[in-house]
Amino acid sequence: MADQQNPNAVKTAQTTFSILEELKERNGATVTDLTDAFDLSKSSIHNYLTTLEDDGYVMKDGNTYEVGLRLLDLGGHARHRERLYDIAKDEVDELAAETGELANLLVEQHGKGVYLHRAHGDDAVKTDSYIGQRVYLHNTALGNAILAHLPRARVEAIIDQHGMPATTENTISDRDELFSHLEQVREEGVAFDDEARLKGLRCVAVPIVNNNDTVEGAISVSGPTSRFQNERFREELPEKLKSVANVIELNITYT
Amino acid sequence: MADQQNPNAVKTAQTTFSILEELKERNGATVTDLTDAFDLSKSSIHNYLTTLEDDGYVMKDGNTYEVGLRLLDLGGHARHRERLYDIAKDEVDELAAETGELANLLVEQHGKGVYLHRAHGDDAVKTDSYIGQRVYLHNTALGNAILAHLPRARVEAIIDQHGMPATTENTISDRDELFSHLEQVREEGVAFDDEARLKGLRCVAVPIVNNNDTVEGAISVSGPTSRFQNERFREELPEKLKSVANVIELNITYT
DNA sequence: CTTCGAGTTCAGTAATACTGGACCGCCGTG
DNA sequence: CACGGCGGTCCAGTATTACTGAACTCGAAG
Repeated sequence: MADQQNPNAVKTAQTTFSILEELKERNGATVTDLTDAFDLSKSSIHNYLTTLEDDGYVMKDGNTYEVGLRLLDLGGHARHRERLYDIAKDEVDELAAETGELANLLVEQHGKGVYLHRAHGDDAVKTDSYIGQRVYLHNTALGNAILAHLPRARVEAIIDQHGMPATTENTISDRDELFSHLEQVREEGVAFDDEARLKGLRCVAVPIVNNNDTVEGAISVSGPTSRFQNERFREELPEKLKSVANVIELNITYT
Repeated sequence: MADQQNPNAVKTAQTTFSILEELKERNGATVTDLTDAFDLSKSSIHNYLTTLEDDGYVMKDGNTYEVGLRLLDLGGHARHRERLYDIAKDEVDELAAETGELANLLVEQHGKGVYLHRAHGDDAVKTDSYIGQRVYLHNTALGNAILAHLPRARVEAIIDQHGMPATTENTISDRDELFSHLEQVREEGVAFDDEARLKGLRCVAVPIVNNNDTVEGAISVSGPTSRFQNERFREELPEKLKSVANVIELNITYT
């Protein structure tokens, strides 16, 4: 996926976070667990862990290390700027639980989408994307739901800035085609994504619009094409999403 | 404060987090802001920031960098293990707002205290402690409130493991003295801290006890000795804390 | 058009992160 | 009770890489 490595990247910082992410994924791990996962010596992993532990970024429990509470503070700070998170989090969680799929909350920043929250239902697909990840807006249902409710000039500016690279053969990569698609999304109030970003993955998204008629973000449900078919894909899930969005929109207004 | 540096510490990991903490503190900063704050060259800071930005751990907004949303995910994970956080957070925030002081939430882990949450009121003192920080239990009101409600054998074990080093001349450093002090705390239901950990800082704490009579943590209010005097110190704040603790305890039981 | 300030890029050098081996403590087994 | 194995921790040398400083770019202001 064209992951050009910045030659000046501080690799130690990257591995530091790789370790933390791995700890998160495994829900805690021992030194040797991590030596297997990373191509590093036992002692090196150990140095990382003790360093992080001394500063509270990881917690040691017997021989297993876990993500530390100090990250709560940094994360909470980032979150503090995003009021929508507080309002929509529980609803997105519930959406994931009820559908069993992967539910997402995306906001727009500087012309790109940022995942604010993500909840895994029982059958949810695993993806390699992460909270805080920035994605293009033109090639996802979430992004389209947002773009459809931005002024045309703004959308033009975003495309000028970021372009519209194709990631699969279903990606819309023509500007006019995108605009007519967005019009359709605006009319229907729902955006569909048929493997436009990822092969085998379909997605349904609806915008979150406040009472000033400006879009605050979008929520979606995504899952394997096999389970996203016919009425479920075209009617059931869109209806569900619209009702959840409605609840969130009410909470935005009255809090 | 006896900050022995581990000679094998991964310094790059430490500076990485120093930068993030600084970004948090300043609520965003530019490259040059940070060059002044740290003894590093502009290019080096820049390398850190771009590396972190590429991975979503910081966000760039024009020329200022901010703590990124990806940390939300890691922090949220750490928090997930601590149910008390969700339950008590809002109450502690309110406590800080109402008193204007610094309000804290501490839990016990492996014989040490860990700050789960901290809220600054308008007049709150600045301290150098952080969320996730581990502290001794014997020399703070918060710690004493917890210890007072643990079985004596457990307290003995904790002291055996961690000792009871003195940090100011008011620290209790005798075992018998501690136990008689804890008895008093248990009877009164409140722990006071008169500059036992930090010069000039007084603190009032009460335990959070669930319906199994086991202690889940403690909350406190702390501030300068000048403002913590007489009735306010001895009656007003203790009463306030007890009522807040009561609310939290009810929420623990009925959620 | 010029100047200034700030961010970014790059190649060389100094610092430091990684390795492998030794040590230690623990648990289960002979 | 001794032994063996496993995992975590410590340490010194080496190779990687993070840091520097100068040059470049860009935008805003004069």
